[in-house]
Amino acid sequence: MVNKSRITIKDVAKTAGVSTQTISRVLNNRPDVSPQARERVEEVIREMGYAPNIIARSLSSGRSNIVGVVGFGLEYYGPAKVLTGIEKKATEYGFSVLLALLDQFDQEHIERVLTQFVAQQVLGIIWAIPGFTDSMEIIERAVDKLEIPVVLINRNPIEKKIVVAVDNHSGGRQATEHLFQQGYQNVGTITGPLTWWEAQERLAGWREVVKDQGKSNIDRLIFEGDWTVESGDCGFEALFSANPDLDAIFVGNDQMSLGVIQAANRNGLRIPEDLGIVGFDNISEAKFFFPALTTLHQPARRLGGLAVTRLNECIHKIDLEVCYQSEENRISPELIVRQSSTRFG
Amino acid sequence: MVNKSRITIKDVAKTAGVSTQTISRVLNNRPDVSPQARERVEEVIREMGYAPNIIARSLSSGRSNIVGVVGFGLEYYGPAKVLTGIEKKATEYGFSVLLALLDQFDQEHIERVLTQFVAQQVLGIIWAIPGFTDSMEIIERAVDKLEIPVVLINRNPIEKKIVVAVDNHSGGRQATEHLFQQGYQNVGTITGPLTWWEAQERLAGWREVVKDQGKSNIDRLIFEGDWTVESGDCGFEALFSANPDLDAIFVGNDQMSLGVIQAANRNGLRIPEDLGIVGFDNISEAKFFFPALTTLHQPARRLGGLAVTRLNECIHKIDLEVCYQSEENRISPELIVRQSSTRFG
DNA sequence: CTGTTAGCGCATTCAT
DNA sequence: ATGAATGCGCTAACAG
Repeated sequence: MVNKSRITIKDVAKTAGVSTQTISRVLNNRPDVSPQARERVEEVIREMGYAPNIIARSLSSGRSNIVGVVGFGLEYYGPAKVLTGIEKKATEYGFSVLLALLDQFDQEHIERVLTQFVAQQVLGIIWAIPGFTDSMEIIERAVDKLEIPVVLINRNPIEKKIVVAVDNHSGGRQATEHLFQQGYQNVGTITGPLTWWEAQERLAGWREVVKDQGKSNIDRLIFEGDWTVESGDCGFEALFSANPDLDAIFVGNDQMSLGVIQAANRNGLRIPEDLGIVGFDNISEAKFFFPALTTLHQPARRLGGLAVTRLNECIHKIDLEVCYQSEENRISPELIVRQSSTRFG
Repeated sequence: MVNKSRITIKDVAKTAGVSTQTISRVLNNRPDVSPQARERVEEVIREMGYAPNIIARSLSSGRSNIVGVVGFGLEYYGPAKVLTGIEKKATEYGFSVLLALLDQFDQEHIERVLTQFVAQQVLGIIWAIPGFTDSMEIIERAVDKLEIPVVLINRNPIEKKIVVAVDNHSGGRQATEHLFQQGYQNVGTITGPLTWWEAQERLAGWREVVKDQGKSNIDRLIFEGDWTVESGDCGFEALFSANPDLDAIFVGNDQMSLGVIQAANRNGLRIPEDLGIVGFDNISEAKFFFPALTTLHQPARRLGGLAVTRLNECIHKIDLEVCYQSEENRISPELIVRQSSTRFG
């Protein structure tokens, strides 16, 4: 009872000379208040500096205005932008954002954060954590138990749940097709950790196109990195020594691409003449790499916003069909062509 | 009254055959419950999958477990890490994090977000927004009105408020001293936008050291950038053409340093032989720049954690003296020496 | 249009 | 060690 003697609806009612109900009506913009009363109340509210206690409102009305967001890896460009998109759109819809970050995906940690959110009476949850093969099932089970709407971001679809994601498969295809179109013949790939769904999808896109080109024995053209600049560097060395005729690489992200550029330089290869490179992410530096990096732009912010929109629809039970099945839930990344891949530009 | 018929404390009490009080006591780990009763209740709770309604708890007890965090620019490395640090430490203390992002700093937006937080009954607020000269006063006034604890991050001190910040001035000094020690003679600087407090402080540190070296007419050695790679590139061109004898640059962040490296290469300058460079931030790529970048490591995560620690102390009125005046509130960045500045390494 | 009554789920008195 | 009564600040349902 650490009551800061904050002003309550009662105080306002008393000084305004009306009942608390009228105040409540004004606060909630109900139509059934006389203009005079409304005006008077609004004035008193302003004068007293009154702000309604949202906690009490939630308890009373049985619904909060809070959505829970479970995030991961904000140090990375993508996740941070997704979160930004979520927050912006949430504010637009009048939601507050309760944030929890997770970096371990065992059952205990997952359930703790979900339980906490449920206890906080969130309206819905956005699971903004990239899909990992080794935690998929645990998460599916945990999420399945929830009785509130959930939207998941950047993972493979789950039955009866809404998943919004970048179409990484399409991204892989676009990158690889572009390289072949530019006349490169031997297109390798450096992937992210293959425990990541995103990395797998990008690889699958690459694989499809390479096979379409009639190539065989292509596994030697694959190197699994770990998203870091360093692993891009290593990856190039490994691929290049195993495939002396290598002339292009689709790299799983922009940071690794930077490593590839360095390693290529060190090995006396010119980019894009001797080696074509396409990255993924379009981080803000990519434009200024030397040479400027061709890459796939991920509409991360839009993705975050879409997650909130879907959650909102779910909460208000609007267009549920569309909500679950919309093609829009899979957003295609956009190829940004720059110098690193344009041999005949 | 969208009652999802969630299990309440009453249900648990009924099936456990005790009063709601006993349940409440068990939940709050009160000592005055018999071991048998406790065990029984805990079992029932587990069986029923009961989770206490935090909203109701907050209303009843008059205190929430929520802290409000106002953030900015998560796409950037520093702010994202600060937020990560905040979340981690908050979870440690048992706080939930309510997140709001702001990108405009006029009175209306500022007051809206603060009012919202107050209405949500947050225990305290962390203002994790870099200081801008043009919004300092508005913010001070807005924050001053609050009756709950506030901790501000990375701005100049305010009377009667807690500010935790990286010692950017020291960072500027360290970088510049290091360059002179390495034998460079004409050390310029490329700053961030000077509306940023951080940029100003770094510049001031540089200025002090340069003056100590007996240099005069030093304004021509300053270029104001905007944190982007591109502006680092421009900055180098501008400084180099105005100062042909320039042989080192303290650059306000790592991204601009990348631009400088590119521009220097283009102009046929070798790094570090002809040009020494020190950046700021120690982004994860810095180690892999070519050459590897000497830079100041910002303990952003620790900074976020410290903000929460201070807030917690404030909330519980622990060590208030220390809280406000501690030297620790100003965290010194650490110089990471790499190749870009070691001429005689 | 407005006021009255009741209750959201829990913690905090007090009793016992 | 336990239970009964009371109220947190607000909204919902009803009455007028």
